[in-house]
Amino acid sequence: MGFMGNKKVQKLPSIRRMPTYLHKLTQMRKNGLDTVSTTIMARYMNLEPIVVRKDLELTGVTGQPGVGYKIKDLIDAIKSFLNWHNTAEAVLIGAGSLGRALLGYEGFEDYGLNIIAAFDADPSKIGSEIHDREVFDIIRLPELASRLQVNMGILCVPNEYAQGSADMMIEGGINAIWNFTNVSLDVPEHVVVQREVIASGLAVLSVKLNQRIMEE
Amino acid sequence: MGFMGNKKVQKLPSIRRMPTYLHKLTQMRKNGLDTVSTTIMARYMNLEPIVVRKDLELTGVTGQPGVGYKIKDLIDAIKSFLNWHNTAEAVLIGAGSLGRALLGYEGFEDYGLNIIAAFDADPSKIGSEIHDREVFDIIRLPELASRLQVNMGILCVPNEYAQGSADMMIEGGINAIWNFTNVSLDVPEHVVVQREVIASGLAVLSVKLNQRIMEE
DNA sequence: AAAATATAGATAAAAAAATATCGATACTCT
DNA sequence: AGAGTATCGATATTTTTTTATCTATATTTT
Ligand SMILES: NC(=O)c1ccc[n+]([C@@H]2O[C@H](COP(=O)([O-])OP(=O)(O)OC[C@H]3O[C@@H](n4cnc5c(N)ncnc54)[C@H](O)[C@@H]3O)[C@@H](O)[C@H]2O)c1
Ligand SMILES: NC(=O)c1ccc[n+]([C@@H]2O[C@H](COP(=O)([O-])OP(=O)(O)OC[C@H]3O[C@@H](n4cnc5c(N)ncnc54)[C@H](O)[C@@H]3O)[C@@H](O)[C@H]2O)c1
Repeated sequence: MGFMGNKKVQKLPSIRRMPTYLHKLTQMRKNGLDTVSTTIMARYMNLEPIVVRKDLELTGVTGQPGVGYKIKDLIDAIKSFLNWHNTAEAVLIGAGSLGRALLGYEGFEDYGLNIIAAFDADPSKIGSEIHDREVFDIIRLPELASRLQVNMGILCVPNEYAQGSADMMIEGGINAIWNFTNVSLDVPEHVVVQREVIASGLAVLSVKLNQRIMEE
Repeated sequence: MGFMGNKKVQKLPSIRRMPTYLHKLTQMRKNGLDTVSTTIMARYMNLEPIVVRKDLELTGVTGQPGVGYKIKDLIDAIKSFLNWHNTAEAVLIGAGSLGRALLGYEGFEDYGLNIIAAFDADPSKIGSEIHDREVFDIIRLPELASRLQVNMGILCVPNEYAQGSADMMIEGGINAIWNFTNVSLDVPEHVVVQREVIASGLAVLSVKLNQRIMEE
């Protein structure tokens, strides 16, 4: 029964690896390569080849026994699997230090994400431009989000304003929230949320380190 | 047989949830609460209570049937499970936009992480202070890391310098690398690496959104 | 041409994670 | 005091994920 926040997504670990495959494959294509084997991909990512094969199977692409996969096919298949063939437009809320970093991240281009505007509450930021994107007054979020037909919002405000900002996004018709705050948002059924908990990685690293030390 | 990068860590999903438990519990304690049930934690995190119970079991803490857990016990147990009772010191390499954000993140205090210095190659940054931490010349990394006895490094340099910087860290005795670049690092057996792929979250969000749309 | 090697795909097995069930304990409300 | 409800812990079950094995196909080497 439970409290049914977001519906469950399967193959999470595989999905999370897709961007790295995409990145490496894009690089390889730039270097003039045409085909690639799971062995090579696996070595690059410190995985077992069988893992890579299973992941790629998910995208529906098929390789050639004895040879490998066509890099171009893979890139297309992964993008289509992730729905990244059409660029998604997003707005960013909270142009603070994290928000600023995300606005300046060129990596997003490869991932079909285009941040078209930022919103903030700080008068000294409103009206300015950060990495070529205008910073609007947060009050205008519902109006502009709705007018621009954006459906993704990137949330980088201080924790105490997270829920309020999320509500405004939803009011403006946004239905996908990429949440970098420490708050578990309360949203209606039709809105999907992905929360990024940076400390999770630190937790994993700590445990790995401790384990390494223990066994020596 | 494979290429044995880092040894496998078990209960990854549980470990990743720990920091969020910790954060919420710390908040609750500040609000004067003494006990908590898995039902409450689960509702906060959009999980099933049974998931929370299993996660907490991992820390060795035991609750009281009919009542719940002592918040203080839980906090201690989680910190000890993650090895976060003793603050870990770390250096940050690459004081660019992401590095700057991480240097300014107060959340790390709660997670037992203390970034004691930054390193960069840009002469205009070297010698300056960012959020009270001095920025040193990258050339001094091996020497200083070794002298300061740091064993964690946070890597935020541009991709093309990632491997080189990692090598310098290792030369300075660092054996845990938190890697925010897009590069899969090549490191000796005794070094553990945790790579943070920000686009992974975006991939998950995209798939969630697509799934939600499909089923309507 | 034959042998050795590398590869994907299909299927099977093993391991891990998530979920369910149930009994015992404590609290709440009448 | 008793009924109803919430809770944890132990155990069992189900589902999902990871890993292995085996076969057919292509490439490379001899
Ligand atoms: N800095 C990091 O490295 C980091 C890492 C992980 C998570 N986070 C999380 O990201 C969030 C932001 O962190 P930060 O370090 O960038 O903080 P910050 O203080 O640098 O930036 C917050 C920004 O939000 C703006 N803001 C405040 N109230 C607002 C409102 N009501 N509407 C719109 N904008 C508003 C502020 O003016 C500021 O520009 C926090 O929840 C933090 O926990 C930060
Ligand atoms: N900006 C983001 O939001 C973001 C998100 C995810 C990942 N990343 C990754 O983080 C890394 C850094 O990104 P960024 O946006 O902060 O870039 P940036 O260009 O803002 O910062 C890079 C910093 O590294 C310094 N540097 C360059 N060469 C160096 C060297 N050899 N030794 C030490 N320092 C050196 C530069 O002077 C600069 O200060 C990249 O790999 C990027 O892909 C960034």
